[in-house]
Amino acid sequence: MQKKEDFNEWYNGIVEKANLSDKRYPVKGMNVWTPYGWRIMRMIDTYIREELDGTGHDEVCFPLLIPETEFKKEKDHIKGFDSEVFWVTHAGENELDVRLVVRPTSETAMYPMFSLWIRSHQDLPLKVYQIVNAFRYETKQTRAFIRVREIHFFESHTCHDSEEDAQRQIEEDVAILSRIARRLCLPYILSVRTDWDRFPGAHYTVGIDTVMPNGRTLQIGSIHHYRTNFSEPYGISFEDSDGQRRFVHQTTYGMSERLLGAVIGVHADDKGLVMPPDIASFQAVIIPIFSKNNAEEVMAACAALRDELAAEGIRVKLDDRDARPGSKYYDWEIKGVPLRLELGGRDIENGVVTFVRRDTGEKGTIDIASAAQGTGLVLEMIAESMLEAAASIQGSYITDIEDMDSVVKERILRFGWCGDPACGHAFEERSDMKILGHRYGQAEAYEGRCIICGKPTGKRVLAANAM
RNA sequence: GGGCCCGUAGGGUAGCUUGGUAUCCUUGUAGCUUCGGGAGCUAUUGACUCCGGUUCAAAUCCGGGCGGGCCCA
Repeated sequence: MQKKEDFNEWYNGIVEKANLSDKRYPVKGMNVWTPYGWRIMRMIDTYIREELDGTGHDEVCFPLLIPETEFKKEKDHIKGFDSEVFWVTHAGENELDVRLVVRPTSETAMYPMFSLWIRSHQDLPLKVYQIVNAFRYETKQTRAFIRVREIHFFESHTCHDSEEDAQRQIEEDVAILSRIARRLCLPYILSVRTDWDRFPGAHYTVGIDTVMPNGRTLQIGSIHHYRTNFSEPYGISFEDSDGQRRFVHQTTYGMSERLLGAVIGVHADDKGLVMPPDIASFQAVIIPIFSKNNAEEVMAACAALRDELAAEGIRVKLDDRDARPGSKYYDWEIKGVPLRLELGGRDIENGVVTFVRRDTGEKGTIDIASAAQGTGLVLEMIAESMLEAAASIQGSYITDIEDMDSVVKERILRFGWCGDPACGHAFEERSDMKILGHRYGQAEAYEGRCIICGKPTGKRVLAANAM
């Protein structure tokens, strides 16, 4: 299983061997979350909840089904999703008068309710989110966590009394992202999408991309500013302090199980998964090493070590299966446990525990007297170097080019663009790549020429092959 | 929407052309033995996607359903 040679095969192999998901469920693109995969996803969800709750969002849960009449109120939105929604057309024996859409996302489910909930500026800002599954009828090749038809995701939806306040929300979303991504040890690129690549109905869209080892980018989330594009058709208005009725400005923010797909793609290696310590369901695994007559002694020491680490909040597993140590090493390497702790007679004599880092393979010892502290320290080092390594790989993919002859595939290209859609489309067609957009939130001084028409421009964009 | 291919234990496969006892690896279970990088031995569980047809006899041939994959629009 070689990561560099065939990303697709490698990725599928990792998902299967680490047992993150069972793809044998008989509907294309709908996979079963197995215990190990679900534990990790729940861990990610925990951080998402922590972040959103901590920034004044309230968790809600809206119905899965949306009446066709509501779904069709915002015309760009419906156009964008029309070809990929599932419909409920029958109930029992009867055909439904009003067909129901299975949510591909929840704007059209939430907004009719928002219009009831919001009356005055005192109800604003309204900040809610939910962690649910959404359904999209993907026609392309599906892939575990990366392209699925049933998507586990979070979506936050906010309403504000002004465009500026909505913009502040987007800044907050970016800050939330930076904290979540740090836990996943994921580098990412924020870019403002082109007009033709905006979310259907959005005023503008910020795409969150990360680079996969095959040089293609994977969009792991997006943040949208809707202005009043939805609040007008859905009648979400409020009475301002001056007695005027105004439409709310809205934003949304969403990320999905693709976060897990990205963690696999970015960090896993030819031996299996490599889990970032913060989301590993086990951060450390203890392997007892027996020799002739010391089984009881070694096992007792292992159990004591486990209890000590667990008491310090480290998620630890004592592998007491009746198997050879070597085969346990392989098992936990596939599972991506960040830190392996070996404890045998020799270690006990020396008052240490032997550790092996999953990310680098580096071996060492931790003083048994301060085992919890030492373990915590090594875990921190692992997280740090995982993020550093990934960021440096991502950085190495960014390539500046001046003209179309220098276009290289499987890279992130950076070049000048005058902003004219005609030039943008021309670039995409001739390079067979996608313009990600210009960097969000980084005012960069750039003076160059449009790669297509050659006009001087101060705008620089990124382009890549998307997954 | 059009075309092509595929479906055999939990996973990976052989057998299908030319109809007759279903192969091998892995996994699971039990025991003995072993334990600092996938141990060994013994015993054992487990499958032809479904429905119909042809036939003395179907995993194999034919038709249809269901499921999966690929290509084109």
